Amino acid sequence: MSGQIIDDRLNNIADNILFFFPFFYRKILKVPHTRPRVNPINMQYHVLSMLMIQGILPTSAIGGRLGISKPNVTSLVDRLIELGYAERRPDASDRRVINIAVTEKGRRFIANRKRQARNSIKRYLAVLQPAEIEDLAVALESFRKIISKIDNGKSGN
Amino acid sequence: MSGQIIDDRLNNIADNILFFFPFFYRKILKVPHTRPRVNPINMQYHVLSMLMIQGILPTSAIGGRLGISKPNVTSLVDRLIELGYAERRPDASDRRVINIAVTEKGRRFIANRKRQARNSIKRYLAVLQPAEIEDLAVALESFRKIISKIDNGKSGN
DNA sequence: TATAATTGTTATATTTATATAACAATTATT
DNA sequence: AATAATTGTTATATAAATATAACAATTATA
Repeated sequence: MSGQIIDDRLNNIADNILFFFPFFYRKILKVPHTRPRVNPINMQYHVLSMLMIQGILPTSAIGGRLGISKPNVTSLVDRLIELGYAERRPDASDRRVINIAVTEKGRRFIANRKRQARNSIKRYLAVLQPAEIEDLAVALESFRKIISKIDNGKSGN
Repeated sequence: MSGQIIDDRLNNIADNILFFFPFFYRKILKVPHTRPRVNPINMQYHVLSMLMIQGILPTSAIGGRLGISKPNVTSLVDRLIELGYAERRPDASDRRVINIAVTEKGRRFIANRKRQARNSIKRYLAVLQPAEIEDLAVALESFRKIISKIDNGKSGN
């Protein structure tokens, strides 16, 4: 493949990602916004799910990956701790560092939320034919494989 | 395909969507949060990009699709209008209804933001081999086709 | 060892996102 | 025509997201 063709393909991929991104943003992960709050919202949720994927992480690494300031991380983590979903664990080798870990309660919460989101997605897919479901499954599988590779290659930013 | 197999596939699809969703959340669409802010942030941006896709929409339809309250829509739209990206147009046939439309300036803004996001995506994909790029392009194309079908089938919620 | 850099928190401030309640204007229903 | 429902805004309040500045504790470097 020539460089030009590759670039066309990259543009095509980028456009497709951008196309379906808004589609999923709220439709699937939306959670009722009640008062008083009983669920972590948006950024709090992202911090939590990142911790689920990456395991325990120092405060600064969380900020680095999400591209937010340190005080912002502190406050997000504070709220997760209030909810009982995360905890601080001072690092043994570097005493400046505080690691953040998901608690068992946090794990249960995420598992539960995932179940809900899964059902929400399934409801949306209800209109599809079996052949389309098969195509979609294959497409997403290869998408995931490739994205995983990128994510392993260069995790921080 | 039996019902059980289809259900397995649906679960598989849902898991894959959930897997890569957080990956893109901030990495790609992130925009620096400056003060004073000159860009619409998050929800404001979602309202704007929804208007770009759907065209002109009544206030209540925006709230319905995003699942947010009417006063919330009013305030989001207010800010988009302040930025010059949207405008209110009273409906001719029903005088209770106010339609919201993207302005030319808003269209330019979205186009520009899209260009940036596209470049950001391309940077992330830089580690891929040509064959992987091809696979990804194909996968996303079929993904998009199927998702479009769903979105046409039942748009509101 | 003295100085510099890193890590995370506090204090403070601002904007964004969000809801409920109350309301006016308009349209639909009985 | 009277009543009910719909649409959108105002008023009000609160939580969430975010940053900068200042700081203390610790580790790295010169």
